[in-house]
Amino acid sequence: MSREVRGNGDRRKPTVTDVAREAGVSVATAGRALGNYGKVRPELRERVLATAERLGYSPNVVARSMRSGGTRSIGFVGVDISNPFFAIAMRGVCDVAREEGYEPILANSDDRIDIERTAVRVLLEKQVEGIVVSPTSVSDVEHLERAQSVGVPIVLLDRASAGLHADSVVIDNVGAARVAVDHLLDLGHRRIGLLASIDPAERPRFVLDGRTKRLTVRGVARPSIERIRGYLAALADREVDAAERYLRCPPLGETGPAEAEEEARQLLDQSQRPTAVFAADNVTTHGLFLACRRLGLRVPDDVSIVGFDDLDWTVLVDPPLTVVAQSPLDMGRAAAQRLFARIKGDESAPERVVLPTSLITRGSTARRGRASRGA
Amino acid sequence: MSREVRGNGDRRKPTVTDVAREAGVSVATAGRALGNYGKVRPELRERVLATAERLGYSPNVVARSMRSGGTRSIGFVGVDISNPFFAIAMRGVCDVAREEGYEPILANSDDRIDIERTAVRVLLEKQVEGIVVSPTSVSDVEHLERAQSVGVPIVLLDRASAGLHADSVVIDNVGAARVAVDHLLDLGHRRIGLLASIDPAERPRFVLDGRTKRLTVRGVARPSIERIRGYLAALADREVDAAERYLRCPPLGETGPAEAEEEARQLLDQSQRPTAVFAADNVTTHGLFLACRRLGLRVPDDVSIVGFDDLDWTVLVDPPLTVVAQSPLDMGRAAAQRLFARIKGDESAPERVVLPTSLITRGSTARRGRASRGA
DNA sequence: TTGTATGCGTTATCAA
DNA sequence: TTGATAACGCATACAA
Repeated sequence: MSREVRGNGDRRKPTVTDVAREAGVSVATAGRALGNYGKVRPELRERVLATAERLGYSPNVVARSMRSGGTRSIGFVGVDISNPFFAIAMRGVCDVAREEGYEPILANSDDRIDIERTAVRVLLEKQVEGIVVSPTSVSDVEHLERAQSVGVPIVLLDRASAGLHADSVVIDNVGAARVAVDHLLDLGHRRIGLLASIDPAERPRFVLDGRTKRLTVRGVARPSIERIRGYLAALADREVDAAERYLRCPPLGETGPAEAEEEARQLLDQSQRPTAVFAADNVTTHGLFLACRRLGLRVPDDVSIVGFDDLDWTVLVDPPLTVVAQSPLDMGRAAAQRLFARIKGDESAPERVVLPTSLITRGSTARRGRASRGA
Repeated sequence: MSREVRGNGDRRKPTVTDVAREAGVSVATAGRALGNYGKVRPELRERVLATAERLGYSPNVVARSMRSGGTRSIGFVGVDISNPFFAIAMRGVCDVAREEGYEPILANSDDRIDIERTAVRVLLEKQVEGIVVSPTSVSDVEHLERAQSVGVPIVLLDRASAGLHADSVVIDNVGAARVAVDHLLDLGHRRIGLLASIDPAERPRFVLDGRTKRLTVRGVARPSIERIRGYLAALADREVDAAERYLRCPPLGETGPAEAEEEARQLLDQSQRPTAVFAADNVTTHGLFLACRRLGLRVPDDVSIVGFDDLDWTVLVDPPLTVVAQSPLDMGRAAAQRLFARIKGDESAPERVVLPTSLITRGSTARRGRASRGA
């Protein structure tokens, strides 16, 4: 079949071949002029560029990447882009990617390992050059290893994994929780409640240490569990006994503000009510605040509260919230930076980037008012 | 150079050819077994699949899409993914895309036309099959037309454009603002302020209509301008004169909560203070709330306020905010649905999908207390 | 049912 | 400097 001249009304995108034919040069020359590589006589380049412009030529980077490997795409697998933490982290990833001339492909895992696996598979099939992922599981990481084994670097965001030999960008969750609880202890509080959303699949077990007679937490190194660990450690350091009835861990995933509020209500609605509560993530912080209001508890007079994540609204409420702040933007940026270092060939040992957190003291915490039971 | 057998330690991804050689069949057969097309003897298919599994084969959809057209990628160009509106809309787009077996590539425009143009160009080069975009400009749409002309459908989100022959998913901005202002008028307010972030490039001009002696607004159909129009229309309908000193339009882009707060302060800090204010977007809502507190104004006793967008925090503050609510999730979903209809070949006339908004009445609006000047 | 050969749009290699 | 041609990985037309 003879090659027809492509009509103008054609929806097909013009290719280098089209431009070459139209400009009266070879595909090679057209390619060189358009791709800006090799040598080409200025006047020819002009002619080629002009015809390209006229035809509305736009390079097909899919074809290009087939030849030369790189797709200049990376993957981002977050739990839920509508959650401010991930939205802001994604922004950080986007910014760095753009500086590097890359674009991110987005996938939400909803914290489900099966969805995450599929997402990673699809991203690999799409030939992304690297993936930033907030892994659903810190133990089930085969799919991530598979990516690495085909040369696609992985950077973990927010959640590290001991099992995976990969870079990670995290905060010091134990330390952050410690600082929050220390703050409450410094203010004289002894009955300190804790709220933390926990993945049911990795629900921690609280065990009484035989030797020290102190409550400890068993479980993998998920942020929320680390924060519980920090909470317990802070109490232990001051020889304050932790009580299981002051710990409430609603299941992550099914926990929205409403569920968190109910958990907070149960925590606050007991005889020896805690005089202070630490909410270890932004969903429980939201729920805790609602519960206090619903129960008619005055903050900080009746109960002091420390939240997690310095979202917009923490300064809008009354009183403004004392919170542990992290920077999702910096975390996203750092993760992307590690990723591009790997993409560029960095073969050094996996790095664990620990970003700082800060306790922002505002009106929701105060010295314990009346002297009640010390522990 | 002779073709070496690919070692196991090799980082290169195995291809159909590798699997075929290893399984002792032709590439065509391997391809058929792996791609699940054509006819292939069951036992052979088994063998191929097993070898593929062993080698860790994963199809290269880039190569596949080169042959057979579709990349199964779409583009999403939002203003800023860290803004809750776009984050949630993106979530909607993602969900629909996933149902269709597509993944979205994300780009932020920061409301800058040059960045948007570049983003669209890159997306086209990456051969996306369609683009959802919140256009920075409703007039400068050449780059979007170019996409359409090469067969890549465009769906506009949040902002429609009269100039572009494309589907759009919007809300009735005029109507939404009208309802908000009517609510305030119903409560007896007559001096009603307005706050709206406006793109400086498309700054509206307020003109006194010669015939009706009423203030009107000239400018393109951007959401914020439409909302101003709705505000003015509501006042006009009740024969309440609008005054320019009650309208404040901080420049979008440079306007964070801090700048919005300053604008709100200026609005509220004048002799004949408005007894109510309508903030036409979530940034000015935030700033307005801060300003009231900073000025020591009691809401709703001293000033009633209506915000825009029902973000989480609107029920956490005291008093909870009366707001105009839209659903970014539904808007994202609807936009993606239109896009996939087009991708599947729908050639009907461009559709303008108008999603409902609702006025959620809460504690921040109340009947005007003292009788003061009526207009 | 299986295999061979070719094309998708680029880029790279080599010879002219 | 330019041009003909091969190759990237996959899917298909056609031959066996």
